[in-house]
Amino acid sequence: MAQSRRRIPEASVIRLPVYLRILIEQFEQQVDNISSERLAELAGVNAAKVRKDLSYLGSYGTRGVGYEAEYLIYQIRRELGLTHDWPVVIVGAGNLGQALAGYGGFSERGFHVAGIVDVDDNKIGSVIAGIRIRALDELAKIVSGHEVVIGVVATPADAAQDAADRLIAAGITSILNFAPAVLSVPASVVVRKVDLATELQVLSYYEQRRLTALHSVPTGSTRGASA
Amino acid sequence: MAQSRRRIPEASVIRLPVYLRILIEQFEQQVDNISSERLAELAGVNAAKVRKDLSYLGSYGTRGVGYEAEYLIYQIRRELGLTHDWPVVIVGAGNLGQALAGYGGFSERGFHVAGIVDVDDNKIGSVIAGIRIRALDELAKIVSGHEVVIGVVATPADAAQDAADRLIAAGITSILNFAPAVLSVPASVVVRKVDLATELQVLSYYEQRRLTALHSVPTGSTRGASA
DNA sequence: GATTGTGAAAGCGTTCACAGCC
DNA sequence: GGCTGTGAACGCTTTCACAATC
Repeated sequence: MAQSRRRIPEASVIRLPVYLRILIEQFEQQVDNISSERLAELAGVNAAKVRKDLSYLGSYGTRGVGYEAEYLIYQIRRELGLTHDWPVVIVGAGNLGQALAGYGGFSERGFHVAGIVDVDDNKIGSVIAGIRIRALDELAKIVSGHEVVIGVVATPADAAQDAADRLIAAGITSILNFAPAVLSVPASVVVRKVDLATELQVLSYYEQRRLTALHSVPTGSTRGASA
Repeated sequence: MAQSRRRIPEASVIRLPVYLRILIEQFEQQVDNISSERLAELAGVNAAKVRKDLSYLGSYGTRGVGYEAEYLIYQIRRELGLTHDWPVVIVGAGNLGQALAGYGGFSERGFHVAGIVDVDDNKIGSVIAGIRIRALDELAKIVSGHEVVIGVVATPADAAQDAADRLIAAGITSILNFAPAVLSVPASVVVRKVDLATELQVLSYYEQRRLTALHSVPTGSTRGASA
């Protein structure tokens, strides 16, 4: 009965892109129908979780049969807002910003880089993956010109808050933050953080425990751990 | 009373690196003592959470006063296993692998790149950020030679499982996976996943909702959202 | 017979609120 | 008086288990 306009719990939202990727892969391999059991196996989670997650979208499975891959792909895409391409703008054309600008995985999955800006005059004008690095001042122009709502912060930590402030002033409402800094933003702006060093530090914790510990490691499954 | 050898809940482990970074920053700015209230403000979380998280390390605060920054830095470092530098090996020298190899944030926070390998003969031999790209075959040699236990998968999705298998065969026990693929690994290996496109897709969901929705966005705080 | 969809139970993580200590 | 440390309450997430349906 869970109808589509109901809010989906955040924990489920995070898994939907995983299911989507797997379903697309399976569909490309001529798999038309898939059970929660099989999808769970491929996603490295348990089948009840898959069913509950998918039930938030609506009742799109068939009892005794499973889920039709193509239809489910469409429904997940619709729910995630992936029926159209989203332009994103990147602030910071260092190592990471440039890698993100050139990262094929974005365009493959519904995003394209509308622009990348940097403060450094030496970088401005260079072209990476067909995109010219522009001045920080041009940010507002790029955002309004392409109707961008998602911004990526790929600056050093000490420039991150300023980058966020400028993005928000330009009209951005969602931010993906790669800088190792906590951003202070209005409640209406959604921020997600990806901190590469933090991820390694978490692994370091478990390695550290392994050395001292009598207890075993926390991830019980034989499949890949979550993130 | 929570003594240091007790297992720390994963949710807390993930926040410790954030506290650590803030404490280091504050200490560098001559702040010797910090309250849970202030630390919470800087970390974008609530003060009770900070106190509970820190209580898993032991009782290192002083009632009526707060936490001594320097001592707490030491305790968090010790708990996270950051009292020494960790070598990491990167598989995949594409856009992302190269950016990671050159990323200053790693060395700043306790990690150094012991090696980077790729299958592509055209890439092998090139030097990025002072590190020479080596052949995939040399992986085992690098891992045993430098006693590496942490591996980074920065390959395309279809090469990720093979990369993981090779890392594990070489003796790696922790993997940071940037490929958009679920890795199948033995239960003794810890995997953390960073999926860049997934993060954008989650933002897309909230933007999508904003358009249709009557309800407001989920992250209530005026500070940066979690990740 | 197989598999979904979902209430109910169990398990975690967060927040409250206050006793305990400086 | 101020701030930590933590039991208890609350809320969210996962898992179980089975009725409903094909």
